[in-house]
Amino acid sequence: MVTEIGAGALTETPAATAVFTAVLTEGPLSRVSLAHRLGLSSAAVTKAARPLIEMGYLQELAATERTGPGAGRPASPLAIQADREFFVGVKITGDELIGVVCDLCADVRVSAHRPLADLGVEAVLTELGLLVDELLDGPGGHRARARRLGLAVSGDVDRTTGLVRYSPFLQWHNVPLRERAAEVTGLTVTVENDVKALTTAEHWFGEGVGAESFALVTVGTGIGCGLVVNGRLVSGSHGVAGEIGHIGVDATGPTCHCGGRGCVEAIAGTPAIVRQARESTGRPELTIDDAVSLARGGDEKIGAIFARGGDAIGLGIAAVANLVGPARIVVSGEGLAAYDLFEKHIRAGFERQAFGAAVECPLSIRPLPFEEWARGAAAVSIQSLVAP
Amino acid sequence: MVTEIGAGALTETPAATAVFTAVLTEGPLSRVSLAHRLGLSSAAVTKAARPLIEMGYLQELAATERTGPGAGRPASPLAIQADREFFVGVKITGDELIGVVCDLCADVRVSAHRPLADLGVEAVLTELGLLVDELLDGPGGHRARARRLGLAVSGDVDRTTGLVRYSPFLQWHNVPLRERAAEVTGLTVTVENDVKALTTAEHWFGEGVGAESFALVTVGTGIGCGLVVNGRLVSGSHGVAGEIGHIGVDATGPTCHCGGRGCVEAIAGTPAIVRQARESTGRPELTIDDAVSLARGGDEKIGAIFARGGDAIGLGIAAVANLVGPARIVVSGEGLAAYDLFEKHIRAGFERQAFGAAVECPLSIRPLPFEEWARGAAAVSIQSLVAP
DNA sequence: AATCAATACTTGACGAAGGAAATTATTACG
DNA sequence: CGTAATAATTTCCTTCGTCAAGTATTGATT
Repeated sequence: MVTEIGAGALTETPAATAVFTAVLTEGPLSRVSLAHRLGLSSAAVTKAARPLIEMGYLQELAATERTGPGAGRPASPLAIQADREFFVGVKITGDELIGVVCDLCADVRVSAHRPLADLGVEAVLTELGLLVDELLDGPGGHRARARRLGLAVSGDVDRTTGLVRYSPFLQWHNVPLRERAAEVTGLTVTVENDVKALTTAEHWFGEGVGAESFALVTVGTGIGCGLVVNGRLVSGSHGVAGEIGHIGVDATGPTCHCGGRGCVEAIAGTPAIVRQARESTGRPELTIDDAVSLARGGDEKIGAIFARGGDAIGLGIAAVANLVGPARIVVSGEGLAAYDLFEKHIRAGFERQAFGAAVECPLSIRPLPFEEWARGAAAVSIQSLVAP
Repeated sequence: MVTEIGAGALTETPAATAVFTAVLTEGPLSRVSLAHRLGLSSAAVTKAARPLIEMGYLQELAATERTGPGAGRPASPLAIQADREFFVGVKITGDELIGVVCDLCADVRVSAHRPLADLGVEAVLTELGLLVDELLDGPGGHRARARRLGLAVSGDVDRTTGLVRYSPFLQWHNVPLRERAAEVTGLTVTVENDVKALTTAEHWFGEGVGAESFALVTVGTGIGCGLVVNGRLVSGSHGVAGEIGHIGVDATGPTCHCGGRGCVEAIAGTPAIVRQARESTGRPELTIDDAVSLARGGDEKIGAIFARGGDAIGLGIAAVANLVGPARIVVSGEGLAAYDLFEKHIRAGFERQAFGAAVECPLSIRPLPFEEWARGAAAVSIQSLVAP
């Protein structure tokens, strides 16, 4: 029997939460291996899993391959029923809304976006409502099994209250976004900072799975960093955390809008790259795309600007590795950013400055599909299902 | 009735552990306030506290002052019985052993030290045995109620196994120090990295009390940092963490023995200060004490060296604040180091580079009594009583 | 084929931790 | 001196998870 969606909390006991989370993040697992992993008895796992299976969130897989040496009853691993429930994720940028519908495994089913002409709260909420309708009523018919929406916003966001304290791109101050978005969409809303949302997605559904500590670095206009330490996202006592972009790596470098000097962002952020490229070429109208083209075309001066930027990013990443020693670090470029121009130099800077065994920290450098931000928001929404 | 020392684990249930830890770190607390703080019912606190009182670890204080508006039964707060058990802490340096006996509140009762002529494992263990005997059989007669010993060693230490993987000053490789020290002393031994031990002491018994995140920076020959994030000490997945000394803060700065450039330690570590002072004065025999004297006497060139060093430290601390956002940061100088020459510049560098609200992170800059390292070791030993 | 060994899972009794509510203790205040 | 207010304790009870026994399903052995 499949319970109706929206019937209260998903898990009742700590054991059930642990079981569901483990299956969600670590893929199909037999009950015994879950018991081992979670420090429970297998009886407890059986009991915790039953209601989740009855509710349709977990399914028993047929035994596919032998696990042990030979004999024994084959395991019937527990897996997530991905299409049991769908989650909407929307990233709010200064230009547009990017939205996706994800299943329980955080796989994207549908995506859409809408330009934002007016950045006022009301206008954005209206567009948000239209986008959510478009997503849920579109192909796939996800509306019936969707009840949660995750929103990702850059800036100072309080996830527990759903309040956007300050968002620089949107020029929002103290917007109770959770309540407002819930009114407009009728869904249960979670609001999170965009970089933290992306980090959560990577921690639960990406390369950070199973890691006690983990870092994600985003390169673009700003240079940000999400940190997971001791198994939990780092928030910062004064609302500041992961500001890798404002680590000072060059005492003789350019001054930054933040008041510091030689900040990574003031060297390697998109505006800084553009500024340097304009100075170098003498063309005041030059764009970041022009700079990328020139560098890819072999322009040495522009190439050097990207090289210096990549090196600065590498130094910032080394600072992260030296300080918190994450199990791995993922570096992602925003949208179509020129990560290929950065990669080599990021690695060089990192390897030069990483201390001792910190160089062993694996670095994944890869482009970031633009809808990945929205997927991050959906991932936070999925997380809110088990950890409200 | 007071149970004999050594009668197994101190706390049986999670609630008892929580209660004891809270009283230990947050001072005397009534049962109701403990219940509130720990999310327990007051009945649970009563039950958890009883065996601890019977064993003599907790005591009930007489009601001293009214808590509420007026009426009501006065609270009888629970407090630690400081002299219920004593803990030996020893810091092993390249020159000497520094030892203390602390009570349950981590207050130092006795201290002593022994020079180390031979840094071989056997020689050090022999001296350790003599030092522990001296400490426990000296004034106070602590032997009868001491059963635990904490050891602090610089370098790569595995606390869970008590193995010293590598210690540069001692030139030790893979020494099973916990077993060996237990044989020699007959005590239950805990081994921890020195900076982590100091951080633990500050987190449980000093300025870090109650903080979910907290950082301690030590300035001396090396520049180290202990981090507490999400309530737990940061260890680093690859064995590296808190290496604030090897954050690169000056791309044009001196190269460091680690291979990096412009490392904080290569600018502000004691050897770096001495090197620069010798170059500046042309006196190759100049010591750190000479440099401090000159700077205090108004030598502008030497003063500038300390200023630059302090500034570099401040930049490193700003990196910590920007990345993990600790609730507060304590900066301590080793031994008699010239923290007064650094302080102003540390603050200046920090305030310049700290991003946004990170400047609000309180910075305590203060000298570090040399026996504080040994107290850190004792604090880890106390911690092992409740979290084995 | 029949049996045994090995492994996965389920079931039901049980224990213990913590909660709810009533009770006792101790104060201030009228 | 009674009443309100707060603290602590006691008693009873719920419930989560374990234990130990039992069932299910396979491969290996005779």
